[in-house]
Amino acid sequence: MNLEIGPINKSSLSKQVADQLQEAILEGTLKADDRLPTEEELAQRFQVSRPTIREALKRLAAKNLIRSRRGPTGGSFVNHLGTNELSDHLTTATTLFVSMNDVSLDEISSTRLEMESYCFRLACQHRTEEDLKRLEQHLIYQKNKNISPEEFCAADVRFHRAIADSSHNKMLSFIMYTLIEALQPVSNMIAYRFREREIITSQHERIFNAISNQDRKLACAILEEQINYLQQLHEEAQENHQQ
Amino acid sequence: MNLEIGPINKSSLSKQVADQLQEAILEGTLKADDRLPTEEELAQRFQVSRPTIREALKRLAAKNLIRSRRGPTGGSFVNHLGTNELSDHLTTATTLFVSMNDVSLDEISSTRLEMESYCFRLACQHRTEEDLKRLEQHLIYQKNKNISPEEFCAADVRFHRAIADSSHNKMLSFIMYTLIEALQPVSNMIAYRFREREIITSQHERIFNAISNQDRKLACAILEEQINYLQQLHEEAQENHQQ
DNA sequence: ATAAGTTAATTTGTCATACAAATATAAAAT
DNA sequence: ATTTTATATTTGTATGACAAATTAACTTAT
Repeated sequence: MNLEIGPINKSSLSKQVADQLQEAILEGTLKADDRLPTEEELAQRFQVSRPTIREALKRLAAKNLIRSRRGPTGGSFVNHLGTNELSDHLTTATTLFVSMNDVSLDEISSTRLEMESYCFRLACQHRTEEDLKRLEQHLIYQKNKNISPEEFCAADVRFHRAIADSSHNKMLSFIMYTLIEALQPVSNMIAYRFREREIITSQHERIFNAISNQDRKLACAILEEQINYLQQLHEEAQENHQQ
Repeated sequence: MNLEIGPINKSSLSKQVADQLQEAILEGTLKADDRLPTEEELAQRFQVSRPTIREALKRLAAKNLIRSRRGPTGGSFVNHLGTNELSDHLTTATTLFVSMNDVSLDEISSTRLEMESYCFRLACQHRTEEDLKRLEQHLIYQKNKNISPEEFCAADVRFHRAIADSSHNKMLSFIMYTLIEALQPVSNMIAYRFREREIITSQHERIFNAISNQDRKLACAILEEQINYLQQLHEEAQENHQQ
């Protein structure tokens, strides 16, 4: 005689608490840098034990929604989520999605080409002097031949991110950050050889000049060249690997 | 005399454990549907207490990386992360990003227009008979005038998602899922009036026909019409609100 | 009086233990 | 043979205690 009425709370208490707190953050009841009640207070309010509250808080911490500090002025605080704070979070999600769903390199690079072209067009229109200055600094750093492969990759990411930011469209920047990351595993393979480094860097230099001169067509053409180049290198690497 | 050598473990134990497990999942050591050791076993292996292990597991659960079940055959299992599983996760991140960084509706809708146009072009090229059948089913459901506003919104999301999937580019689908969600708060305002519902539905019908006939230009034109229409409604609503 | 050091208070982090709830398996009763 | 019952396993929750970090107030020495 299973006559349960109403939607029974099937999920665990820690999840329910986490969801309620998240809702408060999303609604704006809890704003950025606000301090949450102490764990003990939360436990009393929600009528659950402290470990349960802690599990809930860790759920939020995993999503980067809150941070915690010890001590008298410590506690849990609502995070301000900018592009940078969310990027590492999105990176793991994207990486997992790509690996678990057998997303092909072609799918990634064609999507990225389409979107980054849009970025380039906007950047050519709206780039400020500060944008150009930032891009140039990244470029100079990249030319340094003493940096490690890892540093070169990171610099590559930063350069493309800077262009995305130069579009002055925050939504677009946000999306591009994930797409740039998605293609990184491929770029990583390349950064070890110096000759390829030089090619990439020179392409970046030409892109910089094109954006500086607000030449949309040229900028997009070089981008396409670079993405095709990466794809080609990847195919060669795979063939070598199969032998 | 602060001579600590080496990178001290600054983060909490539960975070360290969570990171290690996540790394194992990302690397492929733990594959989808694999079962993790029991909490007690994990506690022994990592030499920490069970509550600490639990906090770590809840961190992973918050990211949708694992699921848990009770009982003899229960435990924690690695999730298979498809587009759907990740989308709700990304949705909260996107929603927060939009609200916390004052992303304008214009930034969102222009980005979405650009990306969804690309979707439409690909969908016109690659749509299969199954794709069309799915789209038609969503359309039929949407025409039903008895569904609640919430259901109408959800149906709207599903329709646009189905088009994204019809592009047969998984990376693009993944990105589009977040973008569609980001514009939902605006659409939600609209679904309450029946006249607007009819306009939206008729636009969807025309989009369906265009994709069915592989008419790229027409499909994209109607999309632009719809997004502009939403933006216009939003502006009107804001003006009314200010009065 | 000022500066340094010390103590106390607050809050998160961790641990140990116990029990409740769910669930599958095997045994027992109908 | 089918249903019921018992039982073992595993996550979920509660309680209590202590450790570690950090700030504020206080004390002491110069």
